Amino acid sequence: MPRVSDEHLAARRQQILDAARVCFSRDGFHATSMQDVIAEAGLSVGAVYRYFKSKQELVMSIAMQVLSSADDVFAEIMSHDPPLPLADAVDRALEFVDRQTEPDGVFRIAIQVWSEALRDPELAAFVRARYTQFRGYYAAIARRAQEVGELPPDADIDAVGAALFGLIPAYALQRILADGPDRKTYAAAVRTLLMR
Amino acid sequence: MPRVSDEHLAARRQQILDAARVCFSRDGFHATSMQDVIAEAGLSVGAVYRYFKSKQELVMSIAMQVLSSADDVFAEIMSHDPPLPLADAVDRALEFVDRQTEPDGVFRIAIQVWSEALRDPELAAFVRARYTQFRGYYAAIARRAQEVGELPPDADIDAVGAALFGLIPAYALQRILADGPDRKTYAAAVRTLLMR
DNA sequence: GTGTCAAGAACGAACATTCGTTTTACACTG
DNA sequence: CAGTGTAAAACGAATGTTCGTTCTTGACAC
Repeated sequence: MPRVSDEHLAARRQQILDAARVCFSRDGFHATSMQDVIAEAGLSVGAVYRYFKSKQELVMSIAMQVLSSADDVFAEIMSHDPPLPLADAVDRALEFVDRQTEPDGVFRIAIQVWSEALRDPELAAFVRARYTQFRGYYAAIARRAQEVGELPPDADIDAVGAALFGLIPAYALQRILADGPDRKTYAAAVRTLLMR
Repeated sequence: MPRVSDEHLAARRQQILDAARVCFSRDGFHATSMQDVIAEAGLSVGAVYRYFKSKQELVMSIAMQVLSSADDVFAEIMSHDPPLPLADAVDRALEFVDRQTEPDGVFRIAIQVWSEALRDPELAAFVRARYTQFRGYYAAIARRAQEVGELPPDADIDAVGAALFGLIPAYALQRILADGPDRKTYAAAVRTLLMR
């Protein structure tokens, strides 16, 4: 189909991305061949290579989609005024994690992205930027918690933000790899630790 | 060289494992070819395949070494009587993490193991067992903290253990992928959160 | 000689990617 | 509104490389 609408092109591109996501989530970046993606998309080799010039570009695109998928959640958490108590702010993120640790969720791909970022500087830069941003959200929450007296005046806000943020991927990791406690139990534990 | 001592055989095996570790840490499991390992070990194809019947077996062996490397640290933490305060127990583990997030440390490989475990049931079972055990250590620490009144009597000990344990890989992840705070800062933040 | 160990050539499968060809949608012509 | 040209889009066989693994061969200790 030549001379085709922009919508058509965008749809095709998304069709390939969707297929890649299915394959990557199921088999991982490395065990997925381009043939697998091509078959899943129901297209031809040439078609896929028209939209993505290499497998690496496909991986990068999926990684960016995956790492960006948490933006809305963090934005929602940040939007509260007065700010959410710390434990609640963590709990909101845990809800997201709970949804996304399912077989089709983003975390199975996110773990692979971490692994890939060890070798791919472009990906590493992206991961670094994103996670720094997320941590910043939690630092902002911590700052507001400090303002309402939930944290002591001399607390290192950025560090507290880092620790709070860390609880999120930590929960995901345990859910996926180590039969961790369910969300409510984990959230209750966080509450216990924060109780003062 | 036929008829060789057991020490020789064990040394050869370790020689291969050391080479594999260097390669895996530098290039990752998938970007490392058997040829790379063979060259790094300074051996021949036949020699390596005498000691490991497949690449997967090599990966599995390295993964087991890496996931077991934290045992001593946890044992040390557990050995204190009276038990360490919670924040100190976390800080001990952070020291280990600090050492092991260096380029030659175990965490660069551990992240890959997580990724690989998503696809390899044998590896997944091993990871699950190990991390469940580590979590158990922290639950034990939490229990003793409860006994001395550092935690409320109705706290869910296993869950608190999970949350505390989670802080460890969370710190590692941030150090490696996201310019996280240094150990002292992070530990201070944990202390702030636990302060009561 | 016999058994053990190492060497490295050789093998087949699978891989990402290229490229020449075919198909298709649309613009333009009369 | 037919007919036609054309360039974009899709196709898929073919390419060359690299991979993990096997196999044959030889060396040396006993």
